[in-house]
Amino acid sequence: MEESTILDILKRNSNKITRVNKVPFYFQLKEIILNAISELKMKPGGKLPSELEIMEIFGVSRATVRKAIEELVIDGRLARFSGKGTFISEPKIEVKLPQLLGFTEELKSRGARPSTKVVSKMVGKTSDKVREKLKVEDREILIVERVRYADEEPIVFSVEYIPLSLNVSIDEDFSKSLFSLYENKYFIKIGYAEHKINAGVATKRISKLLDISVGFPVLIFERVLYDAGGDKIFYEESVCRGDKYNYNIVLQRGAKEK
Amino acid sequence: MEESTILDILKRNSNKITRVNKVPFYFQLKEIILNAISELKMKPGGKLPSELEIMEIFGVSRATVRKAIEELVIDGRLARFSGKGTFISEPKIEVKLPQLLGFTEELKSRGARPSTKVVSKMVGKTSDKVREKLKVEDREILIVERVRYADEEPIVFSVEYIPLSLNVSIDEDFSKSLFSLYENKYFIKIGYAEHKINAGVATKRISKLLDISVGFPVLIFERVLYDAGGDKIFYEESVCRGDKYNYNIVLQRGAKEK
DNA sequence: GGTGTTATAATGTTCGTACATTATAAAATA
DNA sequence: TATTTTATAATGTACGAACATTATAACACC
Repeated sequence: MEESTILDILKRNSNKITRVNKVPFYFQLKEIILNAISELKMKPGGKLPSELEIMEIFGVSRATVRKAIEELVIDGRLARFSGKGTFISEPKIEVKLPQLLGFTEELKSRGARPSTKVVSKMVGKTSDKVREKLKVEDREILIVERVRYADEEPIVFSVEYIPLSLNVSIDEDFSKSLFSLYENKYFIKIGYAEHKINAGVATKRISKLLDISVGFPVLIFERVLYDAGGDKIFYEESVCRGDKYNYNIVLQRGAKEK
Repeated sequence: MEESTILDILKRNSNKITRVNKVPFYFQLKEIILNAISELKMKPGGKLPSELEIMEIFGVSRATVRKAIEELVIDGRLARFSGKGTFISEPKIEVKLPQLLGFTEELKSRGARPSTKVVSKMVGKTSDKVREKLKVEDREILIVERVRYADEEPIVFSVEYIPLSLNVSIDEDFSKSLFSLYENKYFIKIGYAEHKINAGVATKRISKLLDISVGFPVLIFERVLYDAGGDKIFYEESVCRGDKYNYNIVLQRGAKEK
């Protein structure tokens, strides 16, 4: 028995566009076309019926058909060619933008059980490096030192430098997620981070905090955090056991700016 | 003297839409609106004249005006609200997708002068690790070892594992860019890479190759390269001097999949 | 001054028409 | 049979009209 064509499937759905749910006609048509493409597993290059054919099948105007198709073109699903027709698009292998996650989120996503111990917290003098990273002139800054554990094992030692102007209280429970604190209590919308990765070896202090030998290889992270508006909101330095933590990223060739 | 409004500027350009260059009316109108917004440095929330006003100024149809505005909406420049009007959009701080660059490209972008010395090249036995990374069953593979220099200084030692099925000749000049070789000679379109970053310390061999002490911290990169169709095309391990090379990435909070 | 109703402003949806442009098929000609 | 011309297919552009929906302004009333 001959396989269905998209024409068959569209005809089968020709009565599905209704005014009942107040969903615009073009939107319903768009969904019908998408479902037909999926049902037939149409491949890139596959050809759609013409605008005229589709308007005849569904009894809608050509403008309505064109709006439905146009949205699928914008979504990257279809491609139109003047004088030729409308085709299924070549799929783009889209790389996901690297996500900015807090330590807690990151470990959970790896299936580990995260926990945090506060080593110290204080209002201290702002070092030149931190001043340069955050581009501030503040003489003092809130400094939080923490060890992060994955399934009870110390793997990261981090230091956060938080500008006093953000009014984050030193009495906060920093064993909890700093990201959550910012977003849920202080309503600071974290936007993005500039993340620098380097290699180092464990110093005496680090070896004690992370339960490794002096000279053991570590990953060193330096992150400047920004809010959604582009203002710097804190700076973070982390030292990660090189054997327990690696960093994964997907890079795209010739990726365009968004 | 009172500052121009966008209405003033649009009126000033009301005769600019012509058939002369065969550029569609909607496209010309789009450009005029964009230029007016730029000239006035209109801020997010700034209001545009209504569709009716714009069609009266330019003597075009409402459909033409709507198409011009719609494209600016799609571009993220404008936002429309039923019953209210059309406004300048809140700007989105877009993070650039991390680029997949070859070593040569990467160093050039950092302002250094890259060069490469081939340490060895051979058809060798495929290790279990490489077999797992590339998901191949090949018993043999092309192995190229190279040292990469920035301004005459060795900073990276890399090993590329190239499947024989790609027919890359062992006689190629691997002191040149492997990316260029793939793309320009073998017409293999590099799509993306999965990149793993870890920390290590220099072994005896590495210390000789990179002119550092044994035990010196290094960044270890493991990259699986894919073509545009999603097939694995080679695997690459690199060791980078931790003092001469760091890795920078921008992470976006709550980034959507593309 | 506050509340409710009506009118207006502005975008959203849908239709129909006509012509322009591009690509391809069919027919005519050499 | 190959080339040129003509016809057809299909999308692109532009217009005008009408009604729907949403938001806000204006007006009437208490």
